[in-house]
Amino acid sequence: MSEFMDRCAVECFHPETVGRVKGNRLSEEEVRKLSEIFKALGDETRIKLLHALSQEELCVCDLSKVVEMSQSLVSHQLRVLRNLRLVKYRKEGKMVYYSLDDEHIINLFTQGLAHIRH
Amino acid sequence: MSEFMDRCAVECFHPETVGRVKGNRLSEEEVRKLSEIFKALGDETRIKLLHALSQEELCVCDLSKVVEMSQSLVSHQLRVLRNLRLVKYRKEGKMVYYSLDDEHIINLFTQGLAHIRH
DNA sequence: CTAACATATGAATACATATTCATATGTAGA
DNA sequence: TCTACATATGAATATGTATTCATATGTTAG
Repeated sequence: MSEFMDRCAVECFHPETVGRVKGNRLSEEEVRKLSEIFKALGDETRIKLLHALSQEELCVCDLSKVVEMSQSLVSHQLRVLRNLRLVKYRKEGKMVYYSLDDEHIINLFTQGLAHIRH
Repeated sequence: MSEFMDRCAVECFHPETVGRVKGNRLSEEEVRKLSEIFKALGDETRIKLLHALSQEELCVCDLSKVVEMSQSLVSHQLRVLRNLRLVKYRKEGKMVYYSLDDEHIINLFTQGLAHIRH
């Protein structure tokens, strides 16, 4: 309603359609969280990290070798994934092993791949 | 190999593990396209647009009312979605009706929602 | 304790991108 | 033709963020 209702007033506007679709809209919270998750997946480095972890648990050092990026960058990006609870970790001596925290991620990958392969 | 192999040399490095995981890695093309798709979904405005279109075909004017954002912004974001073949359009007189181009998107939403709802 | 190693993090930088504003394009009707 | 309307788009701006570098934290071994 309100400020976006005062344009395009006569011909195009379909009040019932707009009302119907608005009635089914996601909550602001859902929109925020969804975009947060997808934003985390929308980066090549994080895609590579998550895909590697989808195969097996890995320490930071091995992860940085798999994705061929610096340890610093890998640590930074792992923090992003940690904050979103996409990965979890386990300490063993001075090493830290990361793994997926939520196997839903694998399904998102599968769907994404299905899309890009037409 | 090469530049990321010269650190962390003795204790942590697990050559078989790294080799095994690297063997299964996605191609650069797949990584690029996957991140592109997820990047497109990683924005609140585009999430709202796609969710609205997942319900029914809508013209730009009605879309801008549903998501309560300016027509200009909606057009800009629709172009992003168009370029990625996430939406398609149909002209009817001076109006343009948009709809989802690939129903896989709905599955991505479903998986994403499953994630954020624990 | 000290030294070496694995990881984390703060600061700086460079680049991307969401949004707004103004304006252009295209269409229908008078 | 001219006017009104629906949509698209270029430019400008402001904000976000990926990456690098230097350094800090924490752990194990000696």
